[in-house]
Amino acid sequence: MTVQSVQRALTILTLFSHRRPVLGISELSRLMDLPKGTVHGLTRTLVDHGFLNQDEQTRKYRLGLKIHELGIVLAGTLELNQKAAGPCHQLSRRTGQLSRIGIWDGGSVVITLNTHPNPMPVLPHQVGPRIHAYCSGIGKAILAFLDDKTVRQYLSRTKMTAFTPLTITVKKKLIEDLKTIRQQGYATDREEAVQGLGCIGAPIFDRQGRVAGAISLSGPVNQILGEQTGVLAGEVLSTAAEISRLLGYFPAIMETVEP
Amino acid sequence: MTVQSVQRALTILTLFSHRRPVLGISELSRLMDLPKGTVHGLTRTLVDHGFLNQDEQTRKYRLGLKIHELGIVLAGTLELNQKAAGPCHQLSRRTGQLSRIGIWDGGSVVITLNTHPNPMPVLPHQVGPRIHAYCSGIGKAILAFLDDKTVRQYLSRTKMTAFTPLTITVKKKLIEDLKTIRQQGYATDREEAVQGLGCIGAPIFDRQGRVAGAISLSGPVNQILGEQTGVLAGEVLSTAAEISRLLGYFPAIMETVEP
DNA sequence: AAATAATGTTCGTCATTATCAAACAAAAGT
DNA sequence: ACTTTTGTTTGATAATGACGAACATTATTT
Repeated sequence: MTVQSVQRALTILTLFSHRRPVLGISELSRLMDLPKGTVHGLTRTLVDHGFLNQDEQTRKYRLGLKIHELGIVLAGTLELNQKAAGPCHQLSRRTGQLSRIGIWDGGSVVITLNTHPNPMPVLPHQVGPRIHAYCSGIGKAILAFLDDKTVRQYLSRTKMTAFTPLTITVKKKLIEDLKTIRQQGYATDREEAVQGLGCIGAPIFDRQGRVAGAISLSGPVNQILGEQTGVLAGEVLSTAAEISRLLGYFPAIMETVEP
Repeated sequence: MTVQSVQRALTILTLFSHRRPVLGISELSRLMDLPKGTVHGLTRTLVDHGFLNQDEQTRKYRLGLKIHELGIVLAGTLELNQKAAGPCHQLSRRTGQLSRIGIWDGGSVVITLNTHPNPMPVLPHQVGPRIHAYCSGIGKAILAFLDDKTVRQYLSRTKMTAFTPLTITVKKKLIEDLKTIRQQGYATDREEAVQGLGCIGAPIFDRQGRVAGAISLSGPVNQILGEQTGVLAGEVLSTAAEISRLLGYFPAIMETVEP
């Protein structure tokens, strides 16, 4: 049903990470518990297609540029990303804070856009490209507006570990939080993932009225979740609404036509 | 030697493009001239690992977010990209033009960074993420400083087709151009790839003194290749030098120690 | 300098494994 | 209502990819 060698090849790719950018055959063969010969055949094929690069000197492997190409294709393809880019930039420029777009993908959130007002050379991916839903503004904004079935699945499958003293680790607490988020329309994250980091997140809806993702504004807690919260939340919400509109979502029409 | 099923799976991935973001089983099976059942097994495996996403409604496939993740890992990994980000941003802000970073990869150039001064939401990838070396400022800047063997290989394997009336299509002409580039230290591209587009490119060297890639500044021809060319070229060259220095390249040391 | 260890790579055999073609259900188009 | 096209399943066949040992190189240690 599922092809073994392909499975193994893809696993090899996923073994490369920010922390382990370069790997050798022996290391891979150890990690995957497979004979070196087998791994060699797979890496060879991956190299042939540009998914891996082999250093001519060290003979070790790192991710190939083909992946970069595909990543570009994907990013340009993702409708949300395309439509959100402009508003997201404007939001971060108006507020002077980091604004991000995240997409729900099978139990966690993938950050697909990252804009900072003062051209910061290398954005510190503080929480990495894939982040937990239960402890982020983006994640909670999505969870709150996701269908019940998916949320229940998520809750049953997810282990909520604490990253800071303020991380929510009790499911009941989280469910309450989601209710509040639904009422006020936006989510807040007060140092739940990273110490000192505050965040406001709002959901983005697609043509069918389903959550497509979320947008967030984050920065130092006192700058985000203080007196200005009301203003900032308004900014985030209107930006989210604008993006939803670009995606073809018109709540007024939905409400009057649907029932 | 090279694994067939993996080869096929990777080919499937590369069939997705900006112009063809979503594909179905039948379409794939036609494109690859393989039975539908075979293709199904492969896509299934790709979906399982997040490299493809299957739309629950249409049952068709598009690239999966795993690729985005790997792309991030790769981008963060590429030393050049990391080091170049800051200087590249500054260059584009100072000059008000588009600045890009490209890396040589087996016969062509992959654009890994793209910075435009006025926060343009979606950068028009005018020449695509992978561009020809012989008709771009970045590409020629790299070629000019690449080792002879590689250049000869490139010349023999590459068909130079014209994109504009000014595209260089004769190898001898190109070789002359490369000599000029070596002398003045930077490359120019006057509407060789895109009508109306001018470009200045300068090479970037790594620790070992080899070309790691190049940086370019591009915009309307008259704004790039006119009276200001001297000033702009200076800017590009100093930026390139700065990045090379960040990569650990110190020409003074190289020259005195090497021979 | 010698010896050892660890690396990436090659090879031939065996049976596991993935391919194939045909048939299936479901949906889209006519 | 019919035809065509879609994605999916199946089961038999043999081609294919996995294996493990031996190879040549390079690092590391003695």
